[in-house]
Amino acid sequence: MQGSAQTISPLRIVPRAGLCDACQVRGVAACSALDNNELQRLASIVTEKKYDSGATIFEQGDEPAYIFNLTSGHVRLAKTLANGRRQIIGFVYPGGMLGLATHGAYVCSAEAIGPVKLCRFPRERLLDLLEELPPLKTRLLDIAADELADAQEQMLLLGRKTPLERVASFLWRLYQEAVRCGQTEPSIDLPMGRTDIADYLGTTIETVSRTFTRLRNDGLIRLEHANKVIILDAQGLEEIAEGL
Amino acid sequence: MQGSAQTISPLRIVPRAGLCDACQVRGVAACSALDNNELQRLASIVTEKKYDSGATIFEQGDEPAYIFNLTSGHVRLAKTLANGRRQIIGFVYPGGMLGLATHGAYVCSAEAIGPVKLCRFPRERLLDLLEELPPLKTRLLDIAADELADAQEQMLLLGRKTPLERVASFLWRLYQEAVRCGQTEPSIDLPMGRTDIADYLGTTIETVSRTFTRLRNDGLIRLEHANKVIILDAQGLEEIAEGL
DNA sequence: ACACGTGCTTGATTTAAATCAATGCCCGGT
DNA sequence: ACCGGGCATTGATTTAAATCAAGCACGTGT
Repeated sequence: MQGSAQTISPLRIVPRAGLCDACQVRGVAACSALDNNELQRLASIVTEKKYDSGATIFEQGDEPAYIFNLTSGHVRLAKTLANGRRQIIGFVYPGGMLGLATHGAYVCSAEAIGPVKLCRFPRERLLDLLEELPPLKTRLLDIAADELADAQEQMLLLGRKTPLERVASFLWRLYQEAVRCGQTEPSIDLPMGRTDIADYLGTTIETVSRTFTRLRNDGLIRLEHANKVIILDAQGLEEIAEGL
Repeated sequence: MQGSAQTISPLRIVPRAGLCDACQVRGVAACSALDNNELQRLASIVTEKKYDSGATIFEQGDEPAYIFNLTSGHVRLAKTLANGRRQIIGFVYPGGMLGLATHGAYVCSAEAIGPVKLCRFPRERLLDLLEELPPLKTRLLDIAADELADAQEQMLLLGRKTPLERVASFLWRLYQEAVRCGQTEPSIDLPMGRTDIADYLGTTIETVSRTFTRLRNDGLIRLEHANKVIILDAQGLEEIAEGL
């Protein structure tokens, strides 16, 4: 709906704002709430950072010194139990925020799935700036409310859905999101591996794999390869996802 | 830490503000961010509502016309799947907010556990008022970030903890919260039934019951009766909860 | 082109928790 | 004081998914 490029003036007066003019995710990110003038203030505290595939952006328990906005690549958010069991809390796509949910410390770790670029904001300075940029605060509140609703949906998935329903829900959600972002082909790219999917869905890699196979055998999906799913029966997938 | 009563002037100039002066949860609720003058503005759009035990305050899917602040009693938030499977998203204690997380509609239902009193704010008017009361918007953002962190902790519980760890985590959390609110006895009151606990922990009533029995037999807790737990070994309980 | 390694799939077995089925206990009503 | 109903506990059985254990396929580097 808002995936198309912004009109960008070729001549830029303020150097730092240039950073944002070229931004691929400006239309979807938190920044979308701001006009050019406000964006310039935000840009004054930002640092662009890059991470290699697999790199840790921040660690569960670290002092939450920064808030991030993902501009390119994918990130997984994970919590780990003493004995090594891991739960993936969410996958972040370009335009998404990292480090919003804290309790005095980051409550989960953030790791790059493939190479990643992000905008890094010193937390305190961003929070201060919020007082001067009410639209940004409103936008962050909206984002937090949305993420909360997503988290609650995931609780339903983890607490009450079967592995089949979990995988179908996962694919259905990614598909819906892709459609919302203007995609027309009925396919889903999976930037993460099977282990990440299993740790996100509260199951095992074997069960995820078997479930993909089952969905394929039942004619609901086709696996172009392990990381590219073609949806053959969207309605069927949705019905499984909703437990019908 | 802030459970003690406010100093209340016996003579009140503004009638509606009186509503808040007597409020039991004023110190912990969202309102705690406001001075008397601001509180008065908030009070101008509030309605006090009471619900009987078991009553539905709002339903999953309803137009989210109101935001609530619980002043007395307990509420459960639940999502239900087509076939009747239910997941409890959270329990709300006095001072907590209802209806913050939405996606165009309430994403879960809210039901009274026992008789309940709450402050009801028309959503749109509250959101408008937020623009004039920046401290309240900041407070709501904080609350949303906290709830998000809690939701992520619950995902870890649902996705990766054993039933024993889930029950221990549940008790441990309630106990920690009670301590934070100034309680000194090592006991927990459970306003909800076993079915609610099971639906919150993603397990069954039988498993919850067996787990309580096991914790009792292992000397970690004592059951004064089904709804009152005495903690005998707080450290042991925490270790189980954390999966150590 | 080949060998290696990583990540995915498939198969066999085990196990923990769900389900099915009584039984027990407490509280409220008569 | 007794009876009835709802909720909690306990026990027996089933079942789905985890675990254990090979294979397979693709991509990388030599």
